[in-house]
Amino acid sequence: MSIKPARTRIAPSPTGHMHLGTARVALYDYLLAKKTGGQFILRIEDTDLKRTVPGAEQEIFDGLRWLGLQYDEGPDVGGKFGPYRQTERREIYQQHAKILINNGSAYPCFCAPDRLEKVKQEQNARKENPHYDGTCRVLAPDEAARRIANGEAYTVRFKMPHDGVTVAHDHLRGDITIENKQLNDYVLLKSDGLPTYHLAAIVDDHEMQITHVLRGSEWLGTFPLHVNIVRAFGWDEPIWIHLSVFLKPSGKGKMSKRETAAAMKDGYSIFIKDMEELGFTPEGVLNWSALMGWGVAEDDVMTTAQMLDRFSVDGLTPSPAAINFQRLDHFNATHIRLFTATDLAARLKPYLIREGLNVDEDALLKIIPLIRERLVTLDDCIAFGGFFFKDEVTLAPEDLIAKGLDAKQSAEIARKSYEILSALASMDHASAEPPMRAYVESSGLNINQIFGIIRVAVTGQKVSPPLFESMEIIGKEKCLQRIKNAIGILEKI
RNA sequence: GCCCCCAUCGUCUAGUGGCCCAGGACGAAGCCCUCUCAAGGCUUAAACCGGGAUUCGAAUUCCCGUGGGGGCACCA
Repeated sequence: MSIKPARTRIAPSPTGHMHLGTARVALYDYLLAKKTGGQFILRIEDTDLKRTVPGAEQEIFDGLRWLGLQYDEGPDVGGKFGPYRQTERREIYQQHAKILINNGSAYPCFCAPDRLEKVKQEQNARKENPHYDGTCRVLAPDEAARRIANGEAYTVRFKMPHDGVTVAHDHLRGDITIENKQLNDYVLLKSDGLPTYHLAAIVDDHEMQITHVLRGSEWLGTFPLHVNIVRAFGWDEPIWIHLSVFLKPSGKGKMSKRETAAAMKDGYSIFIKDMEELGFTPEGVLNWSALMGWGVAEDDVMTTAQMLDRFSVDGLTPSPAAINFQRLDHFNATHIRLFTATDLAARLKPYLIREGLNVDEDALLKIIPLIRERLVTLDDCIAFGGFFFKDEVTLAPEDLIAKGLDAKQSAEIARKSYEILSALASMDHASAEPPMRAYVESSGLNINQIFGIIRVAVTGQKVSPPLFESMEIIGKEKCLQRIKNAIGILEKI
């Protein structure tokens, strides 16, 4: 079976932060293109000047690169189908609007916005569905031409058939049939000369030879319109694939500002730019979002290469998916365990530096095996390994007192441990652990009581990587110094 | 209000008429391992929205409800 190379595109608007939904569609686009030996394209849909926000475009570039979804063509990489920013393609859309006017599929409309608003209100009052009333649809072509020549402001509207139905075919959902009278004479070209999405996307997808259009299900409503526009041009349709939207964790409705803020409070985000800062990996984020809307039978932990191997648009699902951040944790943690030690060390380093720690590369490499399976996010390395890079640890005195014992008894344990450990030639764990275990045996105390005191003394925390392996890396001198310090604290209680 | 889409464990999903008293994963519970915390191993609970129809046989096809989602801009 031969597969034709697919050309896919992600076409975000630079109107806000790049979010998870965009990342997921981009992933599927990327997988489909790469799997078939085709191209993945980035196109910026910036035709709404009022909503464009500075920096949003750069955030998209950065987000896609961070995810590893490098596009073959785009505003900042070029390509032979450019420009890839819609505001730079204004003339192309105007020419195409003209084609539609000339072949009777569209018409200039001179209606002023305030009149349109009034019409809409009247229709609402009569409980009719809001729609353009068709005033300019019946204008004689020569009169329209005259008014344009006179410099009157106008838009171009699509001449939607009044009768019959439109059948549009979605690859996942099959035929979608809608009565044409439900559709409006939508504006294709705005009075500022820029196109609306409806014209711009259709023209660009054709001009850029896009074979598969993957987009959100919010486009399903105007899908038949888009199909009609393609047909009015006499073009072949791409394969249409409408993915469903993400729902908020409760499953009730899509992510709102409130939900987004709530997620942030829990250390999660739906904005790609936040992911790195929160300690998530591209691998984890990709794997997680891939599986919301794509079913794989088993073994769902996948690298991008493995996803590439298994991906098929036929495996995509049309039903809405609730965001589940616990799964993000799972995939992120799992991928962290898959990284090589040197790779992981390199990824951890920035977080340690961000914390103001002096990172010793050799030590970092040595602690990787100790902390790796404890990390859910990359920045967890601070909690599990920050003490390796500090000269002194600060600790809560009460943590030094073992359960069931008092300060005096705890101090005694610390002194005895100091004695045992200071007698050692080296602090390697193979040498340190047996005598300490022997001490536990002879003391009649609980192992947790004794090791717990030393753990807090040496690491400054009640939870840490394995004690003796940690002490080996910290080194004898520093360990003894910290225990001595702990004894001092205990004696003062 | 009108239109469109969707519907399997709490969540993401497998399942394309018999292999399903429905499989996997996250999460939950229990046990094992264990110096804390993890990781790992084993085990358990947990679903085909309801009703009709087609069929020898339906989670799987069709219809009707119900529920959920999306849309109805000179926004995308």
